[in-house]
Amino acid sequence: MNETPTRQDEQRDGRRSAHRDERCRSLLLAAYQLIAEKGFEHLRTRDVASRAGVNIATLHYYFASKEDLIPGVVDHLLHEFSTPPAAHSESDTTTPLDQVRAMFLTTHDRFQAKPELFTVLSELVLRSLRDTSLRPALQRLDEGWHLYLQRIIADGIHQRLFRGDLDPEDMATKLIILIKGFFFHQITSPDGIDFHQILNDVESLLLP
Amino acid sequence: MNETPTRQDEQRDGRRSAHRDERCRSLLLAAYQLIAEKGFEHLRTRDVASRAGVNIATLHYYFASKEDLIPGVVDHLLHEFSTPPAAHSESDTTTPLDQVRAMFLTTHDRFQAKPELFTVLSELVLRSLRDTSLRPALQRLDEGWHLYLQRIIADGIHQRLFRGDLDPEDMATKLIILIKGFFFHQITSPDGIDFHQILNDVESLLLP
Amino acid sequence: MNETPTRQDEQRDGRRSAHRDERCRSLLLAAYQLIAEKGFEHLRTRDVASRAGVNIATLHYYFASKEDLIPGVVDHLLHEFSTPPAAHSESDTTTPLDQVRAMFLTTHDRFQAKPELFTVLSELVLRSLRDTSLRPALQRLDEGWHLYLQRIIADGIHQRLFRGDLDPEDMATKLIILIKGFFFHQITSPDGIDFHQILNDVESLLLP
Amino acid sequence: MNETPTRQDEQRDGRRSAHRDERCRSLLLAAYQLIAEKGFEHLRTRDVASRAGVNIATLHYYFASKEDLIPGVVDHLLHEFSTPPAAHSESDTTTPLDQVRAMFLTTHDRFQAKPELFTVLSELVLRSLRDTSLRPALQRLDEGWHLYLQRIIADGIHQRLFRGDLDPEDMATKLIILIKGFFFHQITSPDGIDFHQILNDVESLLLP
DNA sequence: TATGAATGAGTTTTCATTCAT
DNA sequence: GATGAATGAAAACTCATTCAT
Repeated sequence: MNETPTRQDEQRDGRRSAHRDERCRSLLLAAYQLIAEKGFEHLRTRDVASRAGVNIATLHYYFASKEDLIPGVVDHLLHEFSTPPAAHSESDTTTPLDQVRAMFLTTHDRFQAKPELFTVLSELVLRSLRDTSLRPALQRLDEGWHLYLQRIIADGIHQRLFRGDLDPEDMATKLIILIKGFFFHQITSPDGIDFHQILNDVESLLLP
Repeated sequence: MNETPTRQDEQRDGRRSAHRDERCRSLLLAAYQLIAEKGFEHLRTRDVASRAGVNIATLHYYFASKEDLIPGVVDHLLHEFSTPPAAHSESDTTTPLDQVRAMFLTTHDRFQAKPELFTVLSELVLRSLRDTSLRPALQRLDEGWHLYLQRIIADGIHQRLFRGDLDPEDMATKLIILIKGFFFHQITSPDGIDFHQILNDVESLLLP
Repeated sequence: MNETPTRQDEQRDGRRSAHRDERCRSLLLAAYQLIAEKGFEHLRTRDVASRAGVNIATLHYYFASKEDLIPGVVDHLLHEFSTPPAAHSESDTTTPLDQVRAMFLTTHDRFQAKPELFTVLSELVLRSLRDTSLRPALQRLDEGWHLYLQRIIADGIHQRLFRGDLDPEDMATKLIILIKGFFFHQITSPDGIDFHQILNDVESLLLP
Repeated sequence: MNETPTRQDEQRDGRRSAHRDERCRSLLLAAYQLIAEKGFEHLRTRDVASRAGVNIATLHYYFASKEDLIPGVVDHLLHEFSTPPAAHSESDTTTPLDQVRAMFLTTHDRFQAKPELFTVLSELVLRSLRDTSLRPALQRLDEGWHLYLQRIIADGIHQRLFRGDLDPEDMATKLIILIKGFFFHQITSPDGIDFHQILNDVESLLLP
């Protein structure tokens, strides 16, 4: 009869979609954790459902297929990466060099606190070799990171703190490569090197 | 009756084990290729067998289980890495800097020629997070590489071509990290940077 | 307090049951259409509900189970068959032969206009082989049809238009068999024969 | 070593493919029977496998999917129809009228002896409305039947036993329609009419 | 040695049905 | 009345592994 939604309807709809969101989130979180623990190879919908505390059919109520979980997992990962642990303040008061340092240290902290972030990311990167649908999101992640560093480096050059002959774009890429290499190398050879030694080299590359 | 093997027995045994070796190799090669193409996630014993041109039961005649294929695949990978394409001669006549350069370029060539080498290696590295039995082999690979670079760097320092304050061990690790980072970064952002630019930075780190 | 229904109650009840009837009808229509389109084999309650524009739970509010939809579908079908398209007037002014002809042509028209009528009927006939509860309704349909033809034929005999040695009952059955055969044959061999040729034979059987 | 198959190989291959054929046949027979008993609607691979006395995985060893069983079932049906019960001799000594009669009676006998033949055929006919891949086989069945009758009728005309103004093609179609109609009508109204009465009308249509 | 056949134990997915709101 | 959410039971299909030959 009355098709205009009342406030009650809205409230209920809100509660409903909130509930839906929460369920989806808990399922995606479960999937995310299981990928971290066992890899894509051993990811099972059953396990995802039971870790989220729901029936396997409930999983399929929210996600049409196992494959449909993946974009959500990527989103979860991106969201996790976009909300860093409030540490090593990168506030405006610091110098660009401090900001680069802070970025390195923050990343390192995050790796210590949530290593699964890197495990899942690596799984996704490898998967992106075959599943091209993953690439845009992973590239966006790289680009955001790259842009952030690029700006800091440009600032540093502008403030005459960094070498004048640096190309901010290239340098940002090099820093990213260093960090990626460090963490990937950690997996097989965790006793190789200290992160702070890497930082020293970075400084020697940035400073005149 | 006579338990000491005759020459005929030996010959036959030799032929037999040669045949066995060949079968194993072709199965492992098939597994290796399929891991490169589809990842561990989609590796199927049936596919391995059929690519090797044998029945699935034959696979199990040589390898008790799917899991038993993995060490062989690792061996294959290590063997592939130990036989580089004869290019960018790293002969004794060259300087340590040339040798470092040659190593970088050789690695790059190999990546161009056989990208699956890196794909499978990455798969194994990720897998080693859960399957500790993989670690020794992967660490041996790292160590061999590390040792090789370490010696070159020590030579360079000794010859006063490289900076005197370098720690050969640390520097070797840094170079490895750079290379690993470069190739891992390539997967998601292939348009980022040229490999030769990395080499420049390496030189600026090595040279006084 | 007062258990005798007031006029208001009646009105409301009327409105209620009207609404209920409409909901049921739309659900049954949806089921009917889906059976026509996909057969019983692929009939899904979810599809029925969504085609009727209601939630799957609403379907179960009106029909306890999927199976409970079937009698309603049968009713719908019978109702459709009982309200022919006003064409090929079979009014009293015409002769019995014209009436037979009109029946044939009307059926043919209906088949052209609503082929799903025959599809669903065939599905139900086949189903009645296992589900005996369907038989009475389908037999009633046959009987009504049979009775109708029987009367026309008896009239024709009485009016000395048809052969005197005809048994109206048998002849009616034969006509029904002809029509059923024609339409069933159409499914696999639609290019076989023209409906009007059948009519000629019918006439040669009926007329002296 | 020796790739030319020996007699032993051939023998073994023969035995093997014989075994495979038998398994396939028993699975298809089971599917055929279950379709007759429960219809496509309730056909379950589990039931097929267990009736054939094998594991469900064995079914999938021989047939990739449930759907892949259907062509085999159709073949089985066609084969059954092509091997009639040796009765009502339609030998060359008889007249075309006798041959038509024999065909009717043979069909009737077969319906009595193996009603599932008609049930499965009907299921397939209905299914062919949506699954066009079934049509060719069903049309071939019709065509074979049609051709057979057409020849008899042409013979009858030629021998001046049948009416001269008959079109053998049309008449054959009419006979098929009559038979199909009779059996389809039987399902809902088995007490309607005797098959022999149909034969009488057929004769009155054929004879001058 | 090699293989076709077979299978147990899973794996994802489906679906009719129920229930709290 | 109506619905979103949830689920048990079962569906089709998969896969590593075994076994007789």
